[in-house]
Amino acid sequence: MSDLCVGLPDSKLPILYDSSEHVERNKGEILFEDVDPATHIFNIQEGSITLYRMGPSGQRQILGFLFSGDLFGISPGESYGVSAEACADTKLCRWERNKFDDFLVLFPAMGRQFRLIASKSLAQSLDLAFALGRLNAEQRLAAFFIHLNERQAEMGAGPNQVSLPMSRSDIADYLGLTIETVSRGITKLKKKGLINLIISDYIEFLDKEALKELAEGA
Amino acid sequence: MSDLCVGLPDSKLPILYDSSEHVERNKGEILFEDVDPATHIFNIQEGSITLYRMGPSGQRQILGFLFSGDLFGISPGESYGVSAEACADTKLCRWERNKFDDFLVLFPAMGRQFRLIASKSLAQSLDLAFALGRLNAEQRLAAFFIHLNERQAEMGAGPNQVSLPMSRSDIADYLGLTIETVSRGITKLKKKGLINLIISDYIEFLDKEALKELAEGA
DNA sequence: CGTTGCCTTGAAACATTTCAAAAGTCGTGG
DNA sequence: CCACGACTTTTGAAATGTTTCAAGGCAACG
Repeated sequence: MSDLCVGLPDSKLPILYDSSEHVERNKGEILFEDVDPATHIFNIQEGSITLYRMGPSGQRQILGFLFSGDLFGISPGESYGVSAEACADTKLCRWERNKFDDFLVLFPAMGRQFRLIASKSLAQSLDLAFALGRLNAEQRLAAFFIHLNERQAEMGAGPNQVSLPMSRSDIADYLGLTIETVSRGITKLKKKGLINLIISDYIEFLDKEALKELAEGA
Repeated sequence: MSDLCVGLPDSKLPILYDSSEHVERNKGEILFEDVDPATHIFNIQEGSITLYRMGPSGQRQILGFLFSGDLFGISPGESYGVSAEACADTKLCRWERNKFDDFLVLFPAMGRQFRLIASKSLAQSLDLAFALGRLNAEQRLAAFFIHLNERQAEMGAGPNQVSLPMSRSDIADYLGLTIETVSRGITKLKKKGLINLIISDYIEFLDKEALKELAEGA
């Protein structure tokens, strides 16, 4: 159940587990919408989720791609404030907010762990804001690939590759671009010899250092 | 001491207070840099702070303007990850991370309150990401004015005005624009009859509803 | 009253978007 | 196994919004 239970005595795990509900969503199905009352905290067991917000003219901004182990549904208000959709067939578990809150009070180690996770979410969204505000298309793509690569490496993937399970349209909506600009950006990175596009959803890094520099905004 | 102590029994306040240190910074002085070890949690008593990140080519992205009562310094890693600078003469207090963590465990009400504050920070940075990713210059300005207006209204300001204590350069670096584009955007909003620029750092809303719609991305 | 710093305005350059079409991928059925 | 159609990705050319570079206006200050 993610990193949430690090440091939690094993004897308490069943309590946490018993109070959770299991939920499943197929690819493309919606888990909740931004205006829905924020009743639960979710944890991904398998699959992936996109968090996004829609503008009134149909602009979609994806605010995060989440994977196994990620926790979400954290909100300060009545509603979630973001929508969540399954980006692949996904298994989750969820807790009622109140119950979850009780756990955090009951098990201080879990409270600490929760703060760590929440601050990671914050750090990630600051990374995104920096990318959207101050990086050009090519740099945003580099940052995205490096970010995904690190996330996938944690899950056992190789150090010089990245797979893109999401569509160009999803990537575009995450990076604040259009699919055409994403496509052109990938082509540019290829022509510069930084990456190799094996197939449209699998990239090999040819010069990871240069990619990292680009990603920082060089 | 901000909203952090809501629900905390008065008898505990001195403990919290005693363990804090007071810090002052004059306008323009740096409080910490992104690479500094994240040793403290800060709370603003008076004044304002900008959180920002610098790119290697000198690009500055401001990630937040913070005011009295705001809490910051939350980070998942060893370092702060963002830099903090006084945007006006500012008085703060700070706690050592470890001690602060102890309080959160000791006083569950404070833990809850902290989670609320942390999730507000997250929500704000998601708002910023949406603005940077999917709004044009005019819309970003509208969103910024509405946001500041709400923040200032909480502190007792009128409902149809906003003061801009920060420079055009700060606004530009927050909205991912240049000062020229900010200036032109303000002019456009003026010409459309949505705002009135009384002086360069004080704006009156002439059509707040239209402004809000723009801010949402209409 | 001139200097300094910040804000505004103008014109050309640039990056990204928009619109349009071609190329590639995938599953289905002949 | 190839052919077909639907869908996604890539490429091209024109349009658009923002940036860059340059100059002018304005207020504060000595």
